Parts: sequence; C-alpha cells; structure tokens
Amino acid sequence: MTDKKENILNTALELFAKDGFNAVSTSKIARAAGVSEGLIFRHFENKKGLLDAIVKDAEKRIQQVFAPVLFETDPKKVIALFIELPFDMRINKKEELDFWKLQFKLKWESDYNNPDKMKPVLEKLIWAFTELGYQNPGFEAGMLSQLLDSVSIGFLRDGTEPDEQYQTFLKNKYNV
Amino acid sequence: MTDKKENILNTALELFAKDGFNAVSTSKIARAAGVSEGLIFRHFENKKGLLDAIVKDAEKRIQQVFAPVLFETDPKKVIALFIELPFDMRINKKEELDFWKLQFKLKWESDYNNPDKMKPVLEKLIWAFTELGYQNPGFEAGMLSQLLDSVSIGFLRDGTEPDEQYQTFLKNKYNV
Amino acid sequence: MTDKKENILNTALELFAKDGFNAVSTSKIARAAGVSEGLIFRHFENKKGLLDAIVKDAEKRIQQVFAPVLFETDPKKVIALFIELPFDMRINKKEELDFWKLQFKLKWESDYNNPDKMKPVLEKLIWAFTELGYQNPGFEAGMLSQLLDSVSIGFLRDGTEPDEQYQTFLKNKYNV
Amino acid sequence: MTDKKENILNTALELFAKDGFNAVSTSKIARAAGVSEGLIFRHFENKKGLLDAIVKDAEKRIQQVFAPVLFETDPKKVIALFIELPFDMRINKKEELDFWKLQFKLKWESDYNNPDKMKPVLEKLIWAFTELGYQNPGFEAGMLSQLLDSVSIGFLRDGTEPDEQYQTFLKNKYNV
DNA sequence: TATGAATGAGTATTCATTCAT
DNA sequence: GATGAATGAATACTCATTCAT
Repeated sequence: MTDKKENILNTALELFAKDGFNAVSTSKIARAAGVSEGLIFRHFENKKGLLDAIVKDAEKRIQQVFAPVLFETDPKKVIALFIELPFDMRINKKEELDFWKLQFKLKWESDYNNPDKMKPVLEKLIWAFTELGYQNPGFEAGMLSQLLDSVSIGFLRDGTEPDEQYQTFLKNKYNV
Repeated sequence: MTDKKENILNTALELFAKDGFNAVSTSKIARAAGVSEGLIFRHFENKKGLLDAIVKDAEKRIQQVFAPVLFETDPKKVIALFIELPFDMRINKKEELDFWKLQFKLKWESDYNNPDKMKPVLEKLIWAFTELGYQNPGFEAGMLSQLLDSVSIGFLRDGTEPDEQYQTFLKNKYNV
Repeated sequence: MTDKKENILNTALELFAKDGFNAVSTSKIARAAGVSEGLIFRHFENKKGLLDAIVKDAEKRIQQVFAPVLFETDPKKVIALFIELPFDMRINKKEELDFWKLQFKLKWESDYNNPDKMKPVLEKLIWAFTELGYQNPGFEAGMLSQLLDSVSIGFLRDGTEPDEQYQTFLKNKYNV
Repeated sequence: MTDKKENILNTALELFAKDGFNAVSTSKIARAAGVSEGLIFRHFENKKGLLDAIVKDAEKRIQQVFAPVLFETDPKKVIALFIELPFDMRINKKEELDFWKLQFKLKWESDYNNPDKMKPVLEKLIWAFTELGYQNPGFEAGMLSQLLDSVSIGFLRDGTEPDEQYQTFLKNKYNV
C-alpha cells in the first residue's frame, strides 16, 4: 500500500469517527490527507468504497482484539479477558480509538449494523459460563456483554474514564 | 401550531431517526410531509433549527417519562420504576420510539451529546441506593443505569426484543 | 395615504438608497417597516411597483427643487440659483438626501436612466447663457451642469463635504 | 489561466458591467460563459470572489492607464495627459469599456468605493498646478478631476459622445 | 500513480408573490 | 386595510464523481 493511499485511509477514519460518514466530504478528506480528490476515487472507486475499506480494515483489527478470548481454553480466563477488553481500549493509540468510535457509530446506520459479527465471542462466553455451571449462561453472557458495551460507549462517546471498580467488581463477581 | 408545521415536525423526526440528520435533505422532508420546501425555513429558520425544535420537543417528553422516578419517595420504588423504564418503551407508539431512537443517535454527535442531562435521575438513583444502605451507591447506580441504557440501545438500534428476564433478574437482585 | 403605506415607502427609499434595489428583499423592507410582507403587494402590486412609486414621488420633489430655476426670469439669477442647488442639498433632511442618492444610483440602471428628464433645466441654462451673450451657451451650460453634478456625486456617494469655494468660484466666474 | 477560467472572468465582467453585481446570477454567468456553474466556485470560491478577481484585474489596467500621468515630469504635460484620458477611453475596445463601466458602478456600492485609490493621481495634479504657480492648486486639481469624471460618466453611463470641445477648451484654459 | 480541471445533480436557503382569513 | 401561512422558482454553493494529462 502506497503512502498516499494509507494517508487517505487514516485521514478518512479520523474524520468519519469524529463527524460521521455523511458529514465528511471527499474534498475535505483529500485536503486533510494532502492528496488530490481524484486519487480517492482511483484507489477506492467511490466514497462508500472508502468506508468499506476502512470497515474491512477495522474488522481485521477487531478480530485481533477478540482472538485471545476465542483461543483461550480456560473458561475463567475467557471471562477475565473479556472483562478486561474495554479497559484496555483506553491505553490504545488515537488511531485505534478512532476505529472503535467509528465502529460504534456505524452500528446506528442500518447498512452497517451487523449484530451477528459478535456472535462467536458471545458464544465463547456462553460456553465459559456453561463450563462454570451457571444456571442461565445465555442470559449471563448477554448481560455481561451489554454491560461492557456500555462501558465502552461511555468512554468513546462521552469521554468518561472507565471506572476501574467495574473491572474489580466484575472479576470478583465471577470469581475470575 | 398549524397542521403543516406539525406535519414537518413529525416527518422530520421519523426521517432523522431512521437515516440521521445529515442523510436527510430538506427537500426530502418537504416531499414526505407534503409541503413546499420553503415552508420548512419559514417555520424553523434553517435545518438545524428544525432539529432543535424536535429535540426541544423530545426533551419535554423525556422529562415526562422520568418524572415518576424523580417524584417517587420510596427508594425501592425508585429503583423498580427505573428498571421498568426501558421495558415500557417497547409498548410505546412508533412516534414515541422515533423520539428515543433519535435521542440515542444524537448522543454520537458532539453538538448534541449532553451527559449532564440525565444527572438528576442518576442522583435520585444514588439517593435510593444510599437509603437502602448500599456500600457504594454511586457505583451501583452507575452500573444499573448503564446496563439499562444498553438494553434500550439493543431494542432501538438492533431491534432485539428486551428480555423480560432482565427485568425480573434486576428486580430480584435489588429486592424491589 | 395610510401610515403603513407611507412607512413602507420611506423604509424602502432608505434601503434602496443604501444597498440598491436588487440587494434589498421585500421581506427586509417589511421587517424594517414593521408591516407584513403581504401589505407591500397589496399597496404596490410588486417590488418594481414599489420602486416606481418611490421614483414617481421623487420626481415630484425634484421638480419642486428645480422649479425656482425654471420660473426665474433674470438670467444671472438663473445661473446663481442653479449653482446653489447642490450646496443646498447638504442641509436637507436625511429622507431628502436618500431621494437624491437613489436618483443618482438609478441612473446606472438602464431602465431608469432618462437623461431627457433634465432637459428643461439645461435649456433654461442655455437660454440664460445666451441672454448673457456667451459665445457657446450650449457648451457652457453643459459644462456647468456636469461640474455641479459631480459635486453632488462627491457629496452623496463619497460623503465629501462640498467645498464652498466652488460656489464662490463659479459665481465669480459667471459674475452672478 | 485556463480558457474556461478566462471565459468566466470575461463573461462576468460584461454582465456585471451591464446589469450590476446583484442582478446577475451565477447560473446566468455559467450559461453565458458556456461552463458548468460549479466551475465558477472551484475557481473563485464564491460570487464575491469572482467580482474581486475582476476588480483586481481591473485595478491593474487602471493603474496602467494612469501610469503615464504619474511618470510625467513636465507639469504642463501632466495636465494635458490627464485631460486626454477620458477622451481616449472611447477608442478602447468593448472589454476595456466594461472595465470602466463596472468601476464607476461599483463606486456606488460602499464596499467597493475607495476614494483614496485615486489619491496619487490627484496629488500629481496638485503638484503640477503648484509648479505652474496656481494660487489654489488643490482646488484647481479637484475641479478639473471632477469635471473629467463627469465627462467619463456621461460617456459610460448615458452613451453621450464626449464633446471634443471640452478637451480643446480645457487645454486652452490651462495653456497645455 | 497522481493531479487538477470540469461537471451535473443536489443542497440549504431566499425570494417575490398569492391567498384565505 | 392588514396579516401570516404557504408556495414555486430561483439563488449561491457543495458534492461525489469523471477524465484528460
């Protein structure tokens, strides 16, 4: 991938994350990325294609983030790793955070909201709770997942520092 | 308020909730509302003004929804009422749901995200947990609030029916 | 003429004189005049009609200003009166000045520029110079007229106070 | 400068000179220039920017016209050259005349009227009259300048051919 | 690969004008 | 006489996209 192409990708990610897909024009991206407007279309066909490229890129990264959870074989560690995820986010570099922000934002645009994307992780969680003998593992997994989702939202959207107590509390609760 | 003005307001709410503010053009609103495009500007000055009118309207309704929680004096009932809120949402009529959807969507646009708006409710919740002798009422209130937030998001955004088990579980947990 | 109609007329005169016909919208006039926009059209049919009414009004006033020159029978006094005109303008009240300003401005819009309007005055001047035995009275009249025109322009357009010396100089020159 | 850009500039000059800035729409300019409307904005940012470009262009030409007067060192020739200016205008080509017409028209729009622009020329004239021993050179220069201004106006605005007699008369008067 | 000129359809907004009350 | 809601056409300007170089 050439420098300029990567430049476009990074700039677009940043702007899309901040202002939303529709509010950012290709000319603004081009200007901010220091390239000609035409180049965007040479590399990505159209504006939507640029977003797709970003999303696809993001998906890879997201998979990388969740991989340790999926590959873990100790159920307690599965839950512990899962709990730690949103608290780790905060120490990531800006670019990484933009990925997540865009990710959450896009969930509100029906074309991009695909709840199934998280299914494998959720099922791993259910498996873990089953292993640990919980009565209603599906419910437990869903609730934990939603709670951590809202911690992420609070951080990414409102800028509220994630409360460390959550982590401790949850780990205690599940004894992990 | 004239018929046509109300028409614009309702149509815009619906479209903004569905596609987002930026993705809906004033001409589209006018066509859908069966009015001339100019009328939007005569009544609301500009597109942002239209959104503001909707948001202001929405705030009133939201306050009405939370009012029972704020006026309740029995701490257990405060928590019970609060837990019921997102599950009640589902039985509201479409227009009402659009209000909420838009509300949550707008939280991602920095100009409109005002986390302090929910402060009084959160504080009432903290008061309730304090009254009930919880060790860390602020933490408890925050977690409950976030959890219910994500239940609402799941319903409004992903269309997942809120699991009644949540309600039962939470009410049992807090014994309310 | 009703109060409101006169209000519209005066306000429009002021705004047209300041910003030009095209740059002033009927809504602006209505707002500034404190009347509804519809009233303008009830009274004047359309925007052009409003301008026409102002111009017609103005013509009457202009005729009044030039009348003393036309009725004067002493050639020297004709010239003296003519010379005094632009210097008298300055002591007129604002509304009067707006009339003149608009008058000069409109001369640049082909629809309204009618050089013949001043013909009677010019001919009276020629007559006066003829009476006084000038060799080329047409030329003399034209030059005097143009010179005084530019004094008015300087005052109305650029805000430069008309130099009293001009008056003295010209009166001396023609011995009037 | 590309062909199309120059096309826009020339067409706009012509239309602005004829009908005035406010009365000419960008779509009209585009149609007349045979370009897309968007191109105007790509080249000149906005409508005012287009006018500014024209005016800046015009200023250069105007400076060129007055340069010979400023560089002349013989006071008599200074006055003679100055007198000839408006009479030379008539032999210019249409485009040149449009420049002048627009120039005079804009003087009535406060944003563009800058009386100081002509100061150097006026001061050169004052210098010339001083050199020639005139008692009141400032007054003499002002009057000559105003008189010639109104000759130009008569030609550009009313289409009246400038009377050669003026030139002769003035040159005789100042013996230049 | 990269640019920048160019476009046509679209955008928010303003305008002069109409009309029922 | 006077209002204010309503309109359709126009306005300045932006957008995503194309294309010759």
